[in-house]
Amino acid sequence: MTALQSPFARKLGAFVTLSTLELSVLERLHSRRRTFVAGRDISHEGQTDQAAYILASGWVCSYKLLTNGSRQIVDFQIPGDFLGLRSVLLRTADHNIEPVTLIEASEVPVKDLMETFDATPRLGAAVLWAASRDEAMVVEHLVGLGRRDARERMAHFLLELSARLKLVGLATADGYACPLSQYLLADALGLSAVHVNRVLRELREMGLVTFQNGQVTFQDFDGLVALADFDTAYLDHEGPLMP
Amino acid sequence: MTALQSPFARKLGAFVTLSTLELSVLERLHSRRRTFVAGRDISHEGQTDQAAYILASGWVCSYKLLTNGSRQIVDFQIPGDFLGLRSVLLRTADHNIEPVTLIEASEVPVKDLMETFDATPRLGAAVLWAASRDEAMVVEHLVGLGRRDARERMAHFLLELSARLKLVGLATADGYACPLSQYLLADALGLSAVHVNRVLRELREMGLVTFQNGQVTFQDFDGLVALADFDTAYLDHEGPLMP
DNA sequence: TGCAAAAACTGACGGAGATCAGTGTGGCGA
DNA sequence: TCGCCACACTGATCTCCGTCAGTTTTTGCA
Repeated sequence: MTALQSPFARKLGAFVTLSTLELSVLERLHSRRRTFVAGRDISHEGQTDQAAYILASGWVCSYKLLTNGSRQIVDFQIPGDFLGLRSVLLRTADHNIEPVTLIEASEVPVKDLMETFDATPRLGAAVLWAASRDEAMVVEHLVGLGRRDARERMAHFLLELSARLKLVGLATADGYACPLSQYLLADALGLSAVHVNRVLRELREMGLVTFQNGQVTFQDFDGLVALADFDTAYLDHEGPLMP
Repeated sequence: MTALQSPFARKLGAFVTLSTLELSVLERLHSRRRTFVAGRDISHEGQTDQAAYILASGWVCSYKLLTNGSRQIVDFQIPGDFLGLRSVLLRTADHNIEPVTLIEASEVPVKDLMETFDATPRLGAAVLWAASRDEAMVVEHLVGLGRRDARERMAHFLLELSARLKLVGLATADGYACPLSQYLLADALGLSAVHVNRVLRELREMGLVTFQNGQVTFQDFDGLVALADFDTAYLDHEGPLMP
């Protein structure tokens, strides 16, 4: 049963029990598999007629550019996450989407999405719920940018990723593989790359985490949680409201 | 026809033409009118069994508190806006909601919301679309916190409010009434109240805007737009995707 | 109408983080 | 296997904004 293996089904399955029918509908959504190379944007701000995608493997970032040349990464998507759902609903993309690594994603045409909502309302509710959870993460990110200092921000970010990756089996209690450069971290955390480097060194010297060679390793998980004021409440809500 | 007068109908009506049936359903959603005094929270992080509300008059803010005592306001709601929709979908509130002024709001029980989705799918789509638009505003706020300096942030904020208030007839080209204290502005913009005061003075001395006695008045709208790098694209999307 | 309390406002000072201007290093395409 | 380019890393300096410690003005209410 490959649907059970897909990170998307795995994520939803952690919150709702899916029937065999629902699993097979999920499977069907995965039929238009496509790959994209790292660095070349999948979609641009202002573009219309966007498709949505479900990410099967690899990492992606969503960002906005300012006219002064700086950019702000809004969030990263990891396997099992939806891509560009808001752009579909608004008919126009309000941000850019760039694969950070080589990725595999399943295109989900609007029509299929609507039909899924119709045919299996429970799956529709699950998708809506997953979207709300993603929005809660954006809100938490916003709070961090507004009211946490650089160290707390970094600590919080690494912990959030850990929680998200665990859900799809891509992280252990010890750590995880992370393909993000310090430039990407800087654009996500609202810092300069120089300062990201210093903060990472600090956390390492404090014996909390190391981030080296694309590998995040927790040295003192609880210490990091305390530093970041990390509370998983915004991540582990109950499952979707079922029709 | 009072439904046409309601800010919510007015907002949706700016993007979709509503049938008489739809207007009357909208009217029905407004039946459980309640008032709340300023300062006493309507809902708290972690609370379950939340109701959603449609704001009829007054201003509200949604915020999160950190354990270090600081707070970050995620967004303000003005008449016509939905309140606590995400909290309903997640079953648990992920933020606090506080009326900034005395407000009137219509409680929308989950059941009614679901029935509306069923009976008038076009209205359901409109609500979903409005929610996506709100999320786009949160994203733009996040970008500002990450990559704009204090002046740009303030300018952008005042302009966004102007655009939103115009839509429900609460602002003119010249300005609008704004009940927000400098402390509230500070918590929204990720600044200290002291610095908010300085920035406001600067903008006034630059001849761009004044914010005095609860009144925002534009002196040089285009200059402010240029300073803020303000692009309304994220606010004026096409109307909802209709079933 | 009078006085607390909240909000607006100000100057002096300090610090977190940006910017500048580099050096080191590992991966990969020619 | 050489050289290039992206990325990691570092010290020195500057600046935006926070904090502190007030004063003044406005508001609400007794």
